[in-house]
Amino acid sequence: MSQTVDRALRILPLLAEGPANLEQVATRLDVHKSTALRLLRTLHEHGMVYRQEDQRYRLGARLFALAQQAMETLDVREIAHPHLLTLNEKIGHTIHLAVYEEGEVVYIDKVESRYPVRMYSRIGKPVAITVAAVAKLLLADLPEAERRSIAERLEYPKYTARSTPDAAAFLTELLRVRDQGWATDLGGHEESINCVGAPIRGADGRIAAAMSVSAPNVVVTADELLKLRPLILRTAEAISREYSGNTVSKDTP
Amino acid sequence: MSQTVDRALRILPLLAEGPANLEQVATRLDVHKSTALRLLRTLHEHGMVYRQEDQRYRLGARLFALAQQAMETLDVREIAHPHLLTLNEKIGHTIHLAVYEEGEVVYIDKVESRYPVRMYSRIGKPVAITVAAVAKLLLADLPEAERRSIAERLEYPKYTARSTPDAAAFLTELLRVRDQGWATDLGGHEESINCVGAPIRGADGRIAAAMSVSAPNVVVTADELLKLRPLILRTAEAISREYSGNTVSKDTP
DNA sequence: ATGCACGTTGCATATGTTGCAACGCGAAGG
DNA sequence: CCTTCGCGTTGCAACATATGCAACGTGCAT
Repeated sequence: MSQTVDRALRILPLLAEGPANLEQVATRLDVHKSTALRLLRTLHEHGMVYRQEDQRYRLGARLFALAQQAMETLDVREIAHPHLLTLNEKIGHTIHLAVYEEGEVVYIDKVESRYPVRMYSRIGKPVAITVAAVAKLLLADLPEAERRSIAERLEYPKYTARSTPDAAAFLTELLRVRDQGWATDLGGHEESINCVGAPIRGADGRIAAAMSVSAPNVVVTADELLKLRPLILRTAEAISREYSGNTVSKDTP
Repeated sequence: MSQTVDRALRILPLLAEGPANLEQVATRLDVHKSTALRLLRTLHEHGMVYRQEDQRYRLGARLFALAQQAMETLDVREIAHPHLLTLNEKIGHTIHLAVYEEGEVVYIDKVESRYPVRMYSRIGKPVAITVAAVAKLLLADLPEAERRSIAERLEYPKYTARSTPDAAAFLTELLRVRDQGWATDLGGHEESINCVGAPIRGADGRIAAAMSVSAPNVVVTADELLKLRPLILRTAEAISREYSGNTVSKDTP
């Protein structure tokens, strides 16, 4: 809608790939150098981009701070967090909380496993959308048309032999997940890691977020992990209940 | 420099405080509603803002993804990470990595403690700049004028009785840190938590990042933690050596 | 010294942005 | 049921502003 802002914003993902100099930015934006310079300067003033010693630009620290602050004001996250901690104290494994937003699924909270095993995931990181248990839950709840259109424009990377292979398989899986009310990822993202996920619903019954428990084979087998399902579902329901109370606004008593 | 982009960017911190509707945004920007609408639409198209069901706007998921991606391409972080993991395997405590950037200090990496104690900090979160060991190290290396000007415009919240009280005390502390080449935070941020930090230097000898080890009193006393200083300094030096090799560009062999 | 590669600046042009006023729409209230 | 209010949305004309150009700096290499 606004050409100038549009151009400025197109710079950000471009710099996210790695530092770039003025000319590279201008070329990729398809504008004159002087135009790119002025846009970068404005972004710089707001701390969105940073100019390193070699004069190249990269994304700035303000961006991190913004993302951080935004995450902390999310209602679901605040409500869910204590529940996730309690669950983690009981079972010890890694717990994730994720939301869906216009084509993307991102982790908004994570409680680390008490076992000395590291799992690569990070708050703010886009989820492996075709395989993650939380992603299946969140997408399964969308209207049919949207589900289909998303499924079709996704890519289906073969992380492992058990990754979702294509759109058809994905849509079938989503229907199954929708019916059973919970989801799994059994080695679909990383060979040795299994997850069990459960939905968190808002006052309108729609899925507002999803949580999952992940553990590597070396700690528990998939079967053992699945035994925790009732506990996980109960936690998700507890969060749903609390969240349904005050969905719309924080300050309604 | 560019009015339109400037206005659009001013919307972001405004929304970071919490959701707002069109009129509120327009008022706070001091522009006409229609102008605010067009800016918000453009931000929306880029996923920077999200419109929730009640029509109010809040920050969007793309912001998280961007911040995340940017962080992962930081050279220091990539180089330091394995060293931090090794150190963590030896001593078990929480380890942070932080950088300074135009007035802000942010954590760019964190390795969780192996002890079952949670510490509130998060990657991307702005550091408690007046007390944190990493912040002292990073600021201590700035030219005198800049150090002074920053110190003077900072606020000095009294997190605890041992927090840095004012600009004068802070500047003195910075000089001390600069001389000794390492820093501590002994209960200055949270009563029961102590930290020891060490600088990571680039090829030019300037401090490019800082790392710290944090542990609560219940796990180790401050004295015991300080005994780890040589080990921490050695780790920081190892990272510095490796980082000095390829500061400027990733692809110089 | 000379050339090259890039960043930077001033300026005239026209393009894109702005504020206005009017419209739409749902909620609240008589 | 109609009116009023609050808020988001749209089309348009006026003008501010972003744009590309060409020329100028500056550092680096030859």
